[in-house]
Amino acid sequence: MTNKKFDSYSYLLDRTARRVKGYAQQKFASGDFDVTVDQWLILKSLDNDKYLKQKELAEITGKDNPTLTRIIDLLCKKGLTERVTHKDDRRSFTVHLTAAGTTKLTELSPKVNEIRMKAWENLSEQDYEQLKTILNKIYQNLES
Amino acid sequence: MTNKKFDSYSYLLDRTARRVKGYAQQKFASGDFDVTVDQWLILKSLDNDKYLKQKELAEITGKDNPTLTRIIDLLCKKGLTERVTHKDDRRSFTVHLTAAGTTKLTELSPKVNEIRMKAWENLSEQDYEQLKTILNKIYQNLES
DNA sequence: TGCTAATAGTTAGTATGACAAATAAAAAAT
DNA sequence: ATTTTTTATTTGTCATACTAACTATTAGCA
Repeated sequence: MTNKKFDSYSYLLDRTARRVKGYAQQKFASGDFDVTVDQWLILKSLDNDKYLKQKELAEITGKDNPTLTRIIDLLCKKGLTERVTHKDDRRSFTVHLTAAGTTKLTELSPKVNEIRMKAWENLSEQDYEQLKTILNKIYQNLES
Repeated sequence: MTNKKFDSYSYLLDRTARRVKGYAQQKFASGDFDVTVDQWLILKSLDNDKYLKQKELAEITGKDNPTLTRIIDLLCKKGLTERVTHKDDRRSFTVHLTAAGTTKLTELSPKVNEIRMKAWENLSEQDYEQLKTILNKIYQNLES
């Protein structure tokens, strides 16, 4: 297995990930969803797991702390989330959905699922499993 | 094939692409490569195809024009590329490698290949072909 | 206890990415 | 030939990454 062959996977990955995000973002914008794709990811995580610390939220979503800080800033400014000082650790905040955040989530969920499905036309469940497996292996191979 | 099943592919794609890029970027930095991963992509494209117009370079690399302009700005500031006014079209520049750019390319190529291979440990050539096929199908499904 | 190290979060700087608008030049249309 | 449209590039803005530095707080340990 030569080096040459693997020249382009990083390029393919990058451009596909960008297109997937970009496609969703366009739909988000044209549908006046009023959140970005990354903000949506945070909202969904907070729905699964109420009252996460920012640190935990960062791990779950694969964002780093500075990025997360800014996304939370934006979500709070939009009134969709709130920061509450952690009772045991004054360094921490727990973040949770406001009523408006919950409403937004309920409203958008089906629309987002529909948007996400578009990418899988003409692809099988097996393709999905293979993609998942390969991506996870790559991810683990580069574990620091 | 339910919606639920496909919940996470966008997240997986995004985080894997980021890790691949981030891993390479770290190696680039610790090896004092003095270019970013995206800048490297441009250099490599210019090596394959001398004297590309920015527009063409953008298409080949999958960047949009503003992004490309800024990357070229940085590469020119580093002395690795040059802009030359296009002889037939004064709106355009052709971009090409300087001597320093060519040297950089020769120096770094084997190191970059080595870095890129790390992701493929425990993965087969078949995995690579599958990944390529699936990513390309997704890309086409979202074609605007 | 008191010093030191680790941790949570923020801020700042640089690079990238998407999109819109501006500018200048070329091509098309009348 | 002049006007209109298109095209190539640049600039501006906002959001996202990653790094490093900084603050406040907590934890670990002599």
